[in-house]
Amino acid sequence: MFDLDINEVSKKVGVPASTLRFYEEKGLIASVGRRGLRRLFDPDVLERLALIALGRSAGFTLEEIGRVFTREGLRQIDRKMLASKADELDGSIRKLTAMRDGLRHAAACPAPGHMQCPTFRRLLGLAVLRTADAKARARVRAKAS
Amino acid sequence: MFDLDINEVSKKVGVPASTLRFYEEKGLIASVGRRGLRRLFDPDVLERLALIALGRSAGFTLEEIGRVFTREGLRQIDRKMLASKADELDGSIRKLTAMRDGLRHAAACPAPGHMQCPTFRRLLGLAVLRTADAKARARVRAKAS
DNA sequence: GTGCCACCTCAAGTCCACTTGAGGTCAAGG
DNA sequence: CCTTGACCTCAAGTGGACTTGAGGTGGCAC
Repeated sequence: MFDLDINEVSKKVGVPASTLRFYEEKGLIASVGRRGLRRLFDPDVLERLALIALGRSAGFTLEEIGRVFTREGLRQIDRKMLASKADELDGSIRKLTAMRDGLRHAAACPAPGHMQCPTFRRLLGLAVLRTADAKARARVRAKAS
Repeated sequence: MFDLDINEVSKKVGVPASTLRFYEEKGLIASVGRRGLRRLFDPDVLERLALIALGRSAGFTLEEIGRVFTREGLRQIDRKMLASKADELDGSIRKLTAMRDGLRHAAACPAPGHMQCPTFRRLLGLAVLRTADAKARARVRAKAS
């Protein structure tokens, strides 16, 4: 009787119940039974949800997560895919780092127009560069709660 | 007569004309006139589009970009906002770095179940951590062309 | 036993950043 | 002059990840 109902899971992981139902529907998690109507989950689901959060935060779609992540961790089927995802992340990290530095600089720089600032223009160059290659497009969505 | 028509801009920055029209509609860029029906842009728009690309790649919504980025660079009105965006980016960078390391490890690690691997569990810990704080939620979308 | 309320299902709606499609227009080339 | 083709407008559609709403049900407290 150590199973958790949907509300307990929801509270523990900070994910709305509607999302848990949605994930179940998508086959990303599975409930082990019901108490009345109420879904019951094995505590393992917490770890699995952490894995899902991790995958999401790294830019995997739910569909990819379903394909690549198993309850034992990462499926080994496609090492090349894992490696190339890692390479993509390297690109994202570089851009984010540049952007972060640019923002910090902009917050401190007293110059009236950043377009005249060499630091800022270097930053811009980076963006143009990767717009040009257009290979691995990456978007980051970051929002404050 | 050094203005560029929409097609020239589109080719130079690798952004579809439809997107340029969309950006104009949103007030992110402005055309300086027409040749017939055809929009004409000041070459400055290239720099501006680079700035937009940069902002997007750092997780700003178009709406935020409109508010924060001017044609002279970054609006100075809200340094706190810039700094806090930078902090958010720090968080994203940390997670992405963890994920990248995790993926690289997974691609190489011969263990059958990653849940038993300390390296992988450490990675997971990171994800759980930020699920727990739930303050600065960040999503990264990365797709190969 | 009976009422409440949190859960259930299923369909539809929302948000963001675009893209697509239908129907129209105009500068340039033949 | 007339065709052509690239651009135009405006409305609607797309995809991903959920959320919301209407209407239903069952365990638990009283």
